[in-house]
Amino acid sequence: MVKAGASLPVIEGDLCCPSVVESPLEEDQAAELARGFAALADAARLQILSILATSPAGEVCVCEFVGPLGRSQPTVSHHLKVLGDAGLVEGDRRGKWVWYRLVPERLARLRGALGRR
Amino acid sequence: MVKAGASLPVIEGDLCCPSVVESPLEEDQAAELARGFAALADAARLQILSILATSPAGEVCVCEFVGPLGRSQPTVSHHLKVLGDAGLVEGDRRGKWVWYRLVPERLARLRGALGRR
DNA sequence: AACTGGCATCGACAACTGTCGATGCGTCGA
DNA sequence: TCGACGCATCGACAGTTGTCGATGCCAGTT
Repeated sequence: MVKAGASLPVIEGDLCCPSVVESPLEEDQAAELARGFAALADAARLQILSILATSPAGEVCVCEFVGPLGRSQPTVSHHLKVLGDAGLVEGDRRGKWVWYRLVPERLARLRGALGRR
Repeated sequence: MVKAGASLPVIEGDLCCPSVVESPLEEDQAAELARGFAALADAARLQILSILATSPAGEVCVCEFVGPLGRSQPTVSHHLKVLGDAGLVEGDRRGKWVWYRLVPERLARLRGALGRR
């Protein structure tokens, strides 16, 4: 069980948060988590997440990343896709621009896998 | 030692816990964190951490990993080295065996980078 | 001193990943 | 309708990573 307290680590959904530190991981759960952490294993992507997390509006246009990251637009687009496939961000088109925002539950899920509290 | 005091998040040392969600990450901090998450971006390594974390003794002999991981001994040794270089585990020789244990502060640090609470 | 067993290192190889220029696709403004 | 612009996709390439067999090193054992 999850050590659930008064409150709530019910992050959401399906299999509730396999954790590295609570019980031995099965191969599949490990692989699933590994895919999540792989999305975090790149400086450019961490900067993207950081920019998103600290953006007052909560969302950022793609063109806003290119400068700060010091990488080409295709490369930025690639990283956004990786983050999107990992479920860490999502974006939608609005006019000619595409705005991205965090999916905090997914981040919380990975954090939870490293132990509660 | 760690985990000591009344409470908390003073994980330790140098630059106190750059976080993805608190302020925009600099390139170097991002690279440093990325190296940490890269160590977690592999199913075999997550299983190693999991086995260590759930081991009653708190430490596990190398030969104990080979079976559960379903990988060759050199491969296991490689993963242990990666985890060791990342500061997530440490091991010492005791007779003909080498025992590994977690470095929980390091894990907490990475967790902290994904947000507090 | 020789043998055995546990672990690390080496060398090789296939698979994956980050990066960029070129190009394609949608959307807006003239 | 045409051109400009923002973003995604493609193709290519170099660098990194996971894996294993072979080998080397060290510590007990005989």
